Amino acid sequence: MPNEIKETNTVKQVRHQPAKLDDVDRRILGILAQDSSRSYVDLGQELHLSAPAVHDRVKRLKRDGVIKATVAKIDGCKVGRTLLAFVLVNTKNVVSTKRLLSLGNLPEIEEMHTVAGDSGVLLKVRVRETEGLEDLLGKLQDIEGVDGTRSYIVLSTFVERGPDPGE
Amino acid sequence: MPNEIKETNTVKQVRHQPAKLDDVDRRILGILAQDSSRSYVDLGQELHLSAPAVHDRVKRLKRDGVIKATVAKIDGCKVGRTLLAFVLVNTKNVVSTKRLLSLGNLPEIEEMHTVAGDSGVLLKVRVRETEGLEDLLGKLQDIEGVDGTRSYIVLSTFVERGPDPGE
DNA sequence: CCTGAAACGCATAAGGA
DNA sequence: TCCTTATGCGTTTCAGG
Repeated sequence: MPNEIKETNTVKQVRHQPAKLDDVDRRILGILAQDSSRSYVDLGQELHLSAPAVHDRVKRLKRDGVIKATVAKIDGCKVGRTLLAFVLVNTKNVVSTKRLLSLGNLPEIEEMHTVAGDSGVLLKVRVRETEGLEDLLGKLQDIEGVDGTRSYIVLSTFVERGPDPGE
Repeated sequence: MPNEIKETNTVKQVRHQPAKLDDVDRRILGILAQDSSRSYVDLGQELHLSAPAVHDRVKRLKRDGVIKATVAKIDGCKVGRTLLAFVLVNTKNVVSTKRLLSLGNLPEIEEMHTVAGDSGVLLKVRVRETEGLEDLLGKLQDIEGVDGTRSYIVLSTFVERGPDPGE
């Protein structure tokens, strides 16, 4: 049952305890964030460490949830989703926001966040054509309590990556 | 030289030729988009295929650019970036947009898109604290030709994934 | 937390239906 | 495009510092 909204899909913007990370950990994260197929031997050479040492660290980073998963990055255009857009959705109240969130399993929706400010929900959506966006906006506006939407069609993407481990 | 803006980092929103994909390809993409660490033996059992057959398909999907990379998903909070926000940046003209794009290598910036509509650029940023956002907004507004910014602070994230291979 | 050695399983190539 | 077979490498475990 993929793409189903479960409790665990929700990532509350609470202040998690940041994990204790040293410089080597952050370098590992920086490398794996770009390419998780690198071998431990390979990483070990770059970091002047043995393969098992790297493995231990990666294992710990996964166990602590710093690395949430390793995933394949798919080209939206190549799978037929040629149009990327961000949609701000105004909702009247919390109840209508909840109704909106139940649409999170739609395959067009890549990201769904509640945001502060007048608009209640921000969506990142990837659709087949402008028609697909029209359909989606229709679904959104059918929801009771949804005041209106504001769409930003993406022309070009210049950066698209995960969090920087920094420091 | 990580996080450096290169030609290849730019993903123009041109209509790529969608790759020819059958149902099995899409199922593979769907699985690997969630967990790329699954073994070919494992995938083969789920798809009723031999491991090398799966491997051949994955190899082709990578060669054709459908799978752009396999990466580790990092928890922003766990690495100390507790505040997620989207920033719409109004730019006067194309020249100021270009100046803005040169900031793409800042570690706080996860996504940078040019968008249609009155606002020129949309940013997804992940910072340490509100202070970090303030710093970033300062940098943006220092750019000549940047009219103003509008920020949407994320309260909760309900969906965050890649493109759905669909069909 | 690390190293080094050793065992196991998987990725990968080859060849054929 | 798929299968089976076979091999080498990487992952993973373990003992030890």
